[in-house]
Amino acid sequence: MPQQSKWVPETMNKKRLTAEERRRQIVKVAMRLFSMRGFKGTTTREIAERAKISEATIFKHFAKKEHLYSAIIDMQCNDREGQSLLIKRLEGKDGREAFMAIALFLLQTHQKDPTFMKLLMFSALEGHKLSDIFIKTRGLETLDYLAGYIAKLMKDGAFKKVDARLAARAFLGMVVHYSMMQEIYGMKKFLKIPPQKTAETFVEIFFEGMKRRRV
Amino acid sequence: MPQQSKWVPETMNKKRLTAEERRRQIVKVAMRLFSMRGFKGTTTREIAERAKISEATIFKHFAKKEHLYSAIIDMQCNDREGQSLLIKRLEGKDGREAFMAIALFLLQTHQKDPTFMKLLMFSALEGHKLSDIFIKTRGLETLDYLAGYIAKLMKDGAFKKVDARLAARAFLGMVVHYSMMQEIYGMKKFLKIPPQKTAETFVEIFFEGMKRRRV
DNA sequence: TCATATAGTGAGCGCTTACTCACTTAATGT
DNA sequence: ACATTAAGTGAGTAAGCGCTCACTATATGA
Repeated sequence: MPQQSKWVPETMNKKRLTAEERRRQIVKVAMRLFSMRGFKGTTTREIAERAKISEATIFKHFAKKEHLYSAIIDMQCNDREGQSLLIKRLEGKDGREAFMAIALFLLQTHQKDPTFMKLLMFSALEGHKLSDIFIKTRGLETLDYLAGYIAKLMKDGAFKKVDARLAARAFLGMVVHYSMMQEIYGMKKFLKIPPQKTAETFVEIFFEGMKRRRV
Repeated sequence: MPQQSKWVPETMNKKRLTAEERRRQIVKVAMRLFSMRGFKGTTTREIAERAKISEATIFKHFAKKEHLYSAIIDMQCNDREGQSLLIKRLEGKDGREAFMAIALFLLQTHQKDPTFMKLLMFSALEGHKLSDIFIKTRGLETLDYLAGYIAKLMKDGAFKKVDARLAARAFLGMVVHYSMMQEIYGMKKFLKIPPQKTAETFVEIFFEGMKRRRV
């Protein structure tokens, strides 16, 4: 019998994590639970249980339960991963293809893991800063990016002239509200359609609806 | 000095309400609070305070806090007002006008009082029956109505052929997600557009996007 | 007028919550 | 090998929670 544990990286057999590692682990667990039950609905006991540590340890790393929220904000707003993933998908694409890429990315991301979407909703409803900060940074950023792209298509004469930000919200609204209904309101029990087809339909409606036509 | 109180209807000077009246009042107060802080975030003490009664009175009328939720479901699902209001608005309208009426109705309702929208969101996130029941009854009902209307326009050759339910969700998604962003995520601080213009833009995009065109 | 029925309450109970603290235990540099 | 540092904990505490109960106050009909 080979001594497998010898080959596992040293950080893995340690019985204690560094403060940094533990903080990350706790935040990850808290995020899942907050997204399932909300801030008020989640107890520090439960976080401790799921993280397999004592409650006291949580308070060693985060003086107040509230601070877990701030930590989540930092993690999500400073982590450029999600944003760059979307932008990478858009490279070399334009027109219909670009909108398809956005729709598919959002639909697939939400379907694969609705954690953050739920967390954002809870946070907005509970009046926490997370949603506020996230919306003000990443939300408006994405919206402006899309609105800018739409404005460009208007200038080129491909799109008719309407409020570009409103158009951007129309498109995102179709996609995001669809995800919400499926994943949070339990609509997927009544209507299951592959993301590809959903995206195609939404893009068809939006793109054709925005197209400029000679009079 | 005229004795005003003499002229007020008898039910108004009573120091005690009938069980029925009190129940309705408590449910109304609970609804507001649940929509502000969620079920877990609302205490029976606070409900009592706002209703200006003792906590014990609440439990006289509703044996468990949970039962307040059921009472809200009954009130909202059996009250045919909201639905008929929308349908009344649709009478005698067709095509673009019908979609305008729907969009305007939703936008204005949500703006005037987002209580129920918030309540539904909390309920869905907290896994309560309210959203489930409401979605299964009124939600699917409205969706089917709209999908049916869209299907008719397809048959007439006015609309191109796509999944009618998906198209219905695209339209509702634009409108409802816009309301959510404005009223719950605090977007109205950044983008204020009169409901009329918003509705016009959304209907323009959707209607033109769905229009069948000769090849 | 007054018995009866019903609306409403003050005090408090058992339990759970966020949070504390004196303490133990594992990792680390010399 | 061992002193030092930093990670982790058991056993609490005060405050707040949903909920109960013995009780009072008011409306109503004969």
